[in-house]
Amino acid sequence: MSTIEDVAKLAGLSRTTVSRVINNHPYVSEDKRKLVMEAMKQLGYVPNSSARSLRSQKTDVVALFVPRIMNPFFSQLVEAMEISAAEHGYQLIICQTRYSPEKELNYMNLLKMKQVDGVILASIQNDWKVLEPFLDYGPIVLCNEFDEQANVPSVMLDQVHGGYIATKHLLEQGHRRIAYCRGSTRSNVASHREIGFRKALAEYGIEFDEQYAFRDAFHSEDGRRVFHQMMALPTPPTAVFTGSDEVAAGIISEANKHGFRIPEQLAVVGFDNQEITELMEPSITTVHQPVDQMAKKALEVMIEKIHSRKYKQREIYEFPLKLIVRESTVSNKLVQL
Amino acid sequence: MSTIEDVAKLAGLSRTTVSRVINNHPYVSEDKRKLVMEAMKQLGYVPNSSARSLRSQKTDVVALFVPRIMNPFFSQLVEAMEISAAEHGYQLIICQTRYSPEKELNYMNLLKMKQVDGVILASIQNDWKVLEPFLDYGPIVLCNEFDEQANVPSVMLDQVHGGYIATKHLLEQGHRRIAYCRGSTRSNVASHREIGFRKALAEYGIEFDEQYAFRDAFHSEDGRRVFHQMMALPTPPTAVFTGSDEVAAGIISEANKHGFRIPEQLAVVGFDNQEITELMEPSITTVHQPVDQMAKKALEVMIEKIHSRKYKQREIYEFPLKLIVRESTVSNKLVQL
DNA sequence: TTCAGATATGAAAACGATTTCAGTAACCGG
DNA sequence: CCGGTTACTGAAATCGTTTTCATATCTGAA
Repeated sequence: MSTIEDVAKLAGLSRTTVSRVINNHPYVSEDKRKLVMEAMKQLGYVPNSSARSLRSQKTDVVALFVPRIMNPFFSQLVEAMEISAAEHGYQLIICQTRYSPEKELNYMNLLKMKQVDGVILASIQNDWKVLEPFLDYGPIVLCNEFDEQANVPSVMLDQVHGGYIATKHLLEQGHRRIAYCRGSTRSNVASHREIGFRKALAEYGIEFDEQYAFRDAFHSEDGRRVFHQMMALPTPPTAVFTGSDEVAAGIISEANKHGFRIPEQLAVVGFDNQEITELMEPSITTVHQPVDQMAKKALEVMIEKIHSRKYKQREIYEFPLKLIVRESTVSNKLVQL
Repeated sequence: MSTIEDVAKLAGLSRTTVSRVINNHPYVSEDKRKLVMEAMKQLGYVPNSSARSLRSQKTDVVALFVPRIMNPFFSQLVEAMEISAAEHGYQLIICQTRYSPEKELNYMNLLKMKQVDGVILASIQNDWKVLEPFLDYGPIVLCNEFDEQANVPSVMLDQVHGGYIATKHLLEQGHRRIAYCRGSTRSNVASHREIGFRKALAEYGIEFDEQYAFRDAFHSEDGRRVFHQMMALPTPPTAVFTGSDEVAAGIISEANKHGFRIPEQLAVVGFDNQEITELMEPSITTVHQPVDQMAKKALEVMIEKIHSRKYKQREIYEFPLKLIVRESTVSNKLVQL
């Protein structure tokens, strides 16, 4: 394992000059540069990254916090983020909080230890007051999250609008008894969607009915359960808004199994536009989220913060959501038209 | 940002003693230990990780190579690996090769730069001869991969058996014209499955028929295409083996759309036992892979290698696959029994 | 009583780079 | 031809730890 010293010796130059070549500093003559390059190649030299980090106080690594990776929404986020990171010469460390405030807090130490240059939170488990002190050690950027109190950049999607357009679509189809499904994390993504949901209802003069609200629906299994809960009601809903395609798929799968016709007997909208929406029978109306764009932007904002060293400033970057109409809300023939 | 020096001063001791406390070394008296702990807490001290890495020549970080994260199989692998890593006090850096040998080779430098203690390859894009030299800089462990030439540990699943049991199941259902779908990466996962597929066929005295082989099926869209290709054949197959649940889902979705009955007109087996297998109508017969176990084992083997510093030794750890029969190969009534 | 080992602590070297500072040579305008 | 940039190079300080080496005290067995 050769060091910069070895390279310097072989090239007959000083460490300083070698370092200059490595870092593309000006004021190195072309012939010396050649010498150094040659020596580096001959030794198969690569700079030791710990030494660089220690001296230059940067690691070119950022940490991405997600609750869990298996959730397709976060898979996509991680995938896009890693690609952007690689393009900018950064590495990505993955931190799964698994919805645990303790785990989150623990991972936060990566910033204090200077193991990463910054932290991107795609999930928040602690009160902002708990996280804020870490800003003394490096930048924090929120991605797909938002906190009233947080004085940091936030790259997010217009979830209020998302809830609104999905619900409005159901209303326009003539539905008046619309159930509402969400997972209830402490994230305000779901809350924002609920605001949009209520707004659409209000426009049609409909009251939010708590008996139609299910706030513990995360996975497809929950969808199956909710389906039965809904159908057991005195007056079942004729449509259901869900916070994820998986839940929507669970509802539809269970409905299929019991001979219910979708959308005739129950219209369903999902959220995320995951692959499954096109595979299910019927295909699922959903809300497309520009996850890739958001991830890319979040990383770019992070890099900007790392360089500018001004962390405690609120900035909002918002991307629009788009309704994608498929068969689960509109009967086949109409979709064809 | 306080350093170990600050802690030492505040505690009225030397850096050495503070370091001993941090690293749980023996020979520190209880009262001094208390002093140090107190000083650390008071200063909110956390050791600088670059400095530690530089001196101790270890980073407690491992890199995980996957082609892409969105693929649910790899999502699950990453998720499980991150959990195991965290349990052992390691961080995980994600490297998406996107099936590119250049990207893979580039990420390999993480080992040379000593930015990671080891590399777990869940995907191989280069010839082993190209990767082998990196063993001089740290351990490489194969996970879900295998290479004849590779003199390193390999944690894998019995793919030959997987291909065999899935195919045998179809044969037992009476099928004789069985199509074969796979994605053709240079990985030998698919090749091993094909060996199992052929073995089962051979046991029934059936020849592998190239007209029924589709080696370019990765995603659900490919499944849709393959469905039409199969059905356009002079004598279409009555069953199809696929290398992934997504492809199986694509085939089934397209079949549904065109009024084909599954499994009566075409039986379908998938691979991976992903969530979608239970959501599709009909549900999909598939092969369950113990991904979590494999990931955990791979990480443990990696840690063992890091400590033992003996990298160039071949070891095989194999986990069994299990057939899960659902509706896509057996008509509804039979499954109920 | 003695001396070998165990216990406890600190000074200084080492890890491998980047950065600061200083110095020399070449160039250029007045 | 002189003074001041600009171009180029290297010695030494520095980043924040861990590790090595040295030293001192204490313990218990011979």
